[in-house]
Amino acid sequence: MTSADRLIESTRELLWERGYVGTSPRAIQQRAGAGQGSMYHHFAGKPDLARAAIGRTAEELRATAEALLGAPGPALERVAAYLHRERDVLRGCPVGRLTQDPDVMADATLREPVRETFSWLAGRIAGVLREGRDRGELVPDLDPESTAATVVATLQGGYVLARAAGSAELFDRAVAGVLHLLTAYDTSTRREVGRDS
Amino acid sequence: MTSADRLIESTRELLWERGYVGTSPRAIQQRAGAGQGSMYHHFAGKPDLARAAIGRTAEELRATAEALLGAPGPALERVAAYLHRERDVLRGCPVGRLTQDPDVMADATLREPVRETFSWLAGRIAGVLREGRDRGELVPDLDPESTAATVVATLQGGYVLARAAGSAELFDRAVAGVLHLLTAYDTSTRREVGRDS
DNA sequence: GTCTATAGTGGGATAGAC
DNA sequence: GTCTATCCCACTATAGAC
Repeated sequence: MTSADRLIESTRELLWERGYVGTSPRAIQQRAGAGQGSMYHHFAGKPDLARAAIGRTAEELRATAEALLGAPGPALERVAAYLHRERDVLRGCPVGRLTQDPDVMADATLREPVRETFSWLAGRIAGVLREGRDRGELVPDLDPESTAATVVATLQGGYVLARAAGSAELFDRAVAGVLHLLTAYDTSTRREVGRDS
Repeated sequence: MTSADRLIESTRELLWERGYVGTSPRAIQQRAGAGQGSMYHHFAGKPDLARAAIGRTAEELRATAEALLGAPGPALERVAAYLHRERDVLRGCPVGRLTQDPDVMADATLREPVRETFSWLAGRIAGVLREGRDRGELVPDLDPESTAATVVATLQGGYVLARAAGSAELFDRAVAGVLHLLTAYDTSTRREVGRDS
């Protein structure tokens, strides 16, 4: 791995752990095993490095999501697979956490990949749900757009709850909750749901 | 308002806007119109001030939530009222944002009110849902605990999506989505839902 | 490409006068 | 209670040697 690469990787890690404001060039260099001269040779400064790091993280998230959401199979199973894939719950979402960083949000070039990631993700999940609805797997009453927003929000909010509690339990519970709610809209399982009220 | 009070209030604002790491004693003093001497007379330091500020913010959130969730009326309407109450979406949640602050999470006394707030909130909403279920407003199939976790996560995640997009639209959509999903579990509206699949 | 030296600014806090 | 002076260290970057 080249020196520039190591710098980007340590920036990604630190951005995830401590955020933009909490990450110093010094810390980045030390973790990368590179000196200041090296860093400022390859990058114009902290914002430039962050740009590279955030871009890479966003791409990665998107690729992982596409692999699961674009797989064959019933729509709800693909969404469930994406919800269950989530790992390292207590570390939170490396992209979502950036929304809490005022300096990231203030810089249009830093912010854009964050905006784009969630815009794409919500749209992609809405597409999967729409497909499921068109195939008759989901009832026509289900709204793909708002449901997709709820699914993504449940994930992002689940991270918040897990970090607050110091345990992944609430994350798992929130995910289980939204999937359970969805079963009422699944044509293959709804027969079993809430019939005895 | 006393000087100590103004210091706490400006700390609350800055913690909300910039987080713990991004907030300096200097900035707090300037916003409060107080000098360093004043600040260090009333508080032991930045963590001490943050403790006071976070405690106050947590109490406030809890009181507001209790006013809506503890009101009379159908369970789902009370939950909907709480979901719709949310304002200042783009500023995010003053408590939830603290979960992204490594220094807050590392200090047990700073972290505790954050943990406690979400623990209480999820439990309170679960209680409302359980009540609705026991009253026959909601179908027995609905699980109060996991549904409550989903509701709270939708809120917290909605903030993330809204901030990423720079617009409250996705927040509103996520909230609408979860409420729509819930209608299938409402004994007074489920008749109309998804019957024509 | 990478190193070391240097520099200005602000963070976070203490001390002691008033 | 509040003010000013002072302190040390980290942040972020530039300059120029190697």
